[in-house]
Amino acid sequence: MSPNIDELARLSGVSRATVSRVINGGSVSDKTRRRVEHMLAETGYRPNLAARTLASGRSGVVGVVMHIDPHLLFRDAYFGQLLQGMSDEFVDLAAGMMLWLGNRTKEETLDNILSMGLVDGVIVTAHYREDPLVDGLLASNLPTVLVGHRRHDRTASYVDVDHVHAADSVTSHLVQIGRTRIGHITGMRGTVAAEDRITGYQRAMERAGLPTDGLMVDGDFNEPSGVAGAQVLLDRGCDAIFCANDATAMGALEAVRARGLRVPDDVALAGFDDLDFAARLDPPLTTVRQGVREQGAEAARTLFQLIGDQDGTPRRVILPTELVIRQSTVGGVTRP
Amino acid sequence: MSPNIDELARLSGVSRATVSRVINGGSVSDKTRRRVEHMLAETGYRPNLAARTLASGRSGVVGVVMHIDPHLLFRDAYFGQLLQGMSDEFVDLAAGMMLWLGNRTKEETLDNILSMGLVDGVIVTAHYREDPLVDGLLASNLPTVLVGHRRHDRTASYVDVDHVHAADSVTSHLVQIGRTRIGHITGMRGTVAAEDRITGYQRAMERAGLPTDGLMVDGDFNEPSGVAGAQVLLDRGCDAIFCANDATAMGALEAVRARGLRVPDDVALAGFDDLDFAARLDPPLTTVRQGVREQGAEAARTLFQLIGDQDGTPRRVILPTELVIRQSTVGGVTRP
DNA sequence: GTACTTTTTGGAAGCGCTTCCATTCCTACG
DNA sequence: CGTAGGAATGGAAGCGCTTCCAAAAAGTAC
Repeated sequence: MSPNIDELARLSGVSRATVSRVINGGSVSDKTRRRVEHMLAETGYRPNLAARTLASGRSGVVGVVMHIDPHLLFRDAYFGQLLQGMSDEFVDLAAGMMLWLGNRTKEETLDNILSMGLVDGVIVTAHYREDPLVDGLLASNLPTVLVGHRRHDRTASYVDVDHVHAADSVTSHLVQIGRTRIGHITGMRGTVAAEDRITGYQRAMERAGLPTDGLMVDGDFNEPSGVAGAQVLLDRGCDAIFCANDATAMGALEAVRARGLRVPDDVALAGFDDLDFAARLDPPLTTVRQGVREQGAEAARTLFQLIGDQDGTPRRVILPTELVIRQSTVGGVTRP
Repeated sequence: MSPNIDELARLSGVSRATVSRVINGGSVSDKTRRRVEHMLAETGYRPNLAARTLASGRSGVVGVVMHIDPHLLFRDAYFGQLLQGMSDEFVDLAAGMMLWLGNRTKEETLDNILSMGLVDGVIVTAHYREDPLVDGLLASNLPTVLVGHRRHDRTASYVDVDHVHAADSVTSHLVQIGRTRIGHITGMRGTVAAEDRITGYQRAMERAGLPTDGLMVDGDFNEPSGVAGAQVLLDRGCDAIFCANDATAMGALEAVRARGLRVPDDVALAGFDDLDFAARLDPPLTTVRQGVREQGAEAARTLFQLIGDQDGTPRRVILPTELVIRQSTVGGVTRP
């Protein structure tokens, strides 16, 4: 099918080594380079990836691992956007992307990835505090970037946001608008995001001198847990609920409505993520914007730096978040 | 790091060729096989993918191409589930999965895939009637399976459902429960699914002797288009709306509620897909179940058959759909 | 024009595996 | 017991590329 490098060398009247240098940016005289490049274009030559991987030890292919419960994985847009952010950036970086989802035990997935032995590095979602897959990847000498941040990964590279700070700022906002019984529907316990957002919530409440006893209900980042959680919190007389993410807030909104209560007059509602639908809820949802696509893109860039560096210095990136105030907390204000 | 095959041959006291036969299932005596397998386990040997790809011409890696507008891609769970179905099956088939999303022009994506030259075959979502990416893949000699079905792809392999039949059956159901002004909010025009569902709708309406003039509104498979479409159709006095998918139906439900109308008493509502949330809407949504995960898995299996076959006979698979009747059309009936 | 540097080029050795082909080893049969 | 025929094995030739090293060419300074 496609000609090989020897054929190209023959056609351009140079050696195979010179063709390789033209392709990979070695030092070649301008005249020769032009001649070879012309032939390259002429023939539509495509280097064989397997061969260059074998010879060079680098494949130009990276892995993305999202080992998440299948029922949670693409339920809201979070993981999809993360994936898109990475994919966009990898295309810019001229890298191929392999994907592993959570269809096996973490040990098997780990073994799959390592025995495939093809990828130059991986990005792995590290949402749980304990995760043998993440541990195994970090222990291998494969360049690895975490999306999410486990406090004990001292030597790991990661991209994350400051969940504590962000949760603190939403909660403080609820305090500022005069609410005093502010509940929290948590995310999936055991995940760093859930625990850190709890910490942020508690910190803000404590600073405001408000109680949190009985005002925290466990959720799982999904809509049904928002419905259930809100029912409990409404029974306990909450006048505001901070939900661990937007999907949960959507559920809570349903529950509040079902009781004939008004948002935000009777109950103020806030979420986390600022996914597309948050702005389109009725009323539009106050939430924390964490650029999910941007996190994906940043993880991709970080991975490439890691692969490029031979020293392997860990790189940590904390991306900014932004409190987005909408009518679910500040009803009177209509936007221009 | 990992030992290579020569090292293994040395350790097992056989030739490199024999080790290769043990790994790839050539004919080896039981005694030798046991000895080598023992050594394999002992050393945790992992064959180098690049080397075996180069030598054998097969990589064990397949591609998945979802070249979809980023705003539509993971907005509802459809593509995620499709991906999960494929991923699950590929893991069973011991294949790696590369993924290309729609971040470039279709021509660039096509070029990326072909110049990567790594994959043994690809699955590509073929939703649009015209698609240069699909055309290019089919024209290359890379084994290709379409998810979705374009009538003019006479020689292509694909996996799809019978959209016409399914849409006909939902519409007929709305007729049977006595509705006479049945509207349809279409999917994204230009996609096969949208056009075929329109055909099914029209066919059923015609058979029932009901008019469709002014009862069809263009949508795009997304919630907002459901809201907008329903507003138009309600103005035109519809007593039932068949929405091109569940997300659209969710939007329509919002619009109906916003007018203070009851579902299904005033307006019956039906969707298509049976995504997870359909059963959890209030009222639960009548829809067409097309096992999306199963479609993905079937596409994966079909691709493997195609790769295995040298003759390349096209394989076409039409998967069954099922009409799922819930309270959004038959309100009185409560399920046991 | 010569001697010395620097740049450019070609030759050749792998990278780690599969697979063809020839050889060796069995087994069974005449 | 000898031999044919089949199964098991080893040798060796690639697969298509990168990269080291040495040789050749082209500059540079005197």
